[in-house]
Amino acid sequence: MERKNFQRWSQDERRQSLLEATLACVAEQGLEGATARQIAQRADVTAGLIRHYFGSKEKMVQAAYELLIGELTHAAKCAAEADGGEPQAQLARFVVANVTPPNLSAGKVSLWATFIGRVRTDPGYAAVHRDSYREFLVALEALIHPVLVAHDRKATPACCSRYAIALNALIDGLWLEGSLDHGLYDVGTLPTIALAAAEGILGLPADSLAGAISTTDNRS
Amino acid sequence: MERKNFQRWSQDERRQSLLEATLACVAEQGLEGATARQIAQRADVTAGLIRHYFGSKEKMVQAAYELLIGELTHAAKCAAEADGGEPQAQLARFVVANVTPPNLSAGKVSLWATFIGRVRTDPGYAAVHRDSYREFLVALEALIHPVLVAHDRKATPACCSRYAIALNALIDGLWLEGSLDHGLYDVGTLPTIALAAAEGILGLPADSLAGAISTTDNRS
DNA sequence: CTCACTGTTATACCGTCGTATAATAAATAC
DNA sequence: GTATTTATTATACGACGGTATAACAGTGAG
Repeated sequence: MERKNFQRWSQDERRQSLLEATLACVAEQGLEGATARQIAQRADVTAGLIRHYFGSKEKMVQAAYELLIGELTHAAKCAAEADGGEPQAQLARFVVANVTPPNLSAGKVSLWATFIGRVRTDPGYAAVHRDSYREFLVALEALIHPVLVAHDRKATPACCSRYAIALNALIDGLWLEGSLDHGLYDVGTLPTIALAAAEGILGLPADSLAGAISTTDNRS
Repeated sequence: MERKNFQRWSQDERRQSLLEATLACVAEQGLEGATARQIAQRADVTAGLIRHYFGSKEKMVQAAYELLIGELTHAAKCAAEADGGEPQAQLARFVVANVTPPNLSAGKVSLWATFIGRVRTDPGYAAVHRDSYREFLVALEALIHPVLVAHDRKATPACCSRYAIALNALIDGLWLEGSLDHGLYDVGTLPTIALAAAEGILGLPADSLAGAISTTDNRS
């Protein structure tokens, strides 16, 4: 029998490749269908490498979850800080980034949901979720505060915290249903809906967020 | 060997019992950990009954998903229609019902997320999700419309639809993070946050929703 | 009380799971 | 070139998955 020809990759490349294959398999077939053999096949290696690089399949899956969450929050934060601009524009870009591709993605929401299902009973997943959620809230509060002061609005920490919780929920919900793309409405309208709702939640005048980034996306 | 003593139940009771056992197992261990043998043990029967009543394990799991979704939407709708009252009170009760027990539940959100993870690639789950989401949106629109007219606000169908999408996202997000109960804030404040945000999204005066149901929950 | 019906149990089967182990070959050092 | 290292493959093993089948027992009809 012919033994397969192979190439030695760097440890980082191999780990990354395996993690991406893991996410791809979990997204398509859930945690139950993502078997060690399938993941290995997708990464074009044999299943033994999983043990070699991660010790066990379970550890690899958890590492893949951390990778996914990191990518999601990183993309949103980058969009906000992209090019400074006024506070309203930064917050608006942050919101919009979460309801447009690449964050708006059926594959990513499938992954996210699958992992969320394990948060309740698996401490490892719970820790990753809590940390990422906190990071998201903190980022939102930091974006909200300057917007409030720019509008001469009360901006106590408690106040910003409540706004961040509500805004995060709005973003999560729109991202979720939009990504699933059930065809009940046009996902292209999500940025408009999201910004209008965000203005309402924060008690800002109409278009104070949408107007701050309308240069690129003029659609009135 | 002693054969187990058993009792013949009605078909409905047996099916219901198996479906509840399925949900319990999936909530605790995910789809991968919820094996036919474990589910059967939890329902205090042997695994063969799954085939007898549902044909296969997969069909039973899907039926359990439908049961869960039905319970969730039914509970929220009942809370709204509980005792008529003015439109603001009905909408407020609907919102609050989704961010308080029994809908606010770590087990239910775990289940919901686990199943959502399969919506993308499994047509059966996708259909159940789309139908339930549409039902939720329609219910919200029906609750929103009379509130808008009561406040002499524009209430076109398109307008109500956008409001419903945003409000649904807010509710989903708060329900989700609140149920996971990561300890980052007190879930007891969720109704207040939810109602204030809902007022903002709909452009209603402050306390127009919260005030409508403050008789039982006076906390100002 | 007896019998037939069928809900339910017990068991066996085959496939696949995760992973441990040994053989192999690609890369590196000299 | 040769030796050495170790990343990678190939294979085997025990456990467990879903489910098909046959035996059993609770239930109601006569």
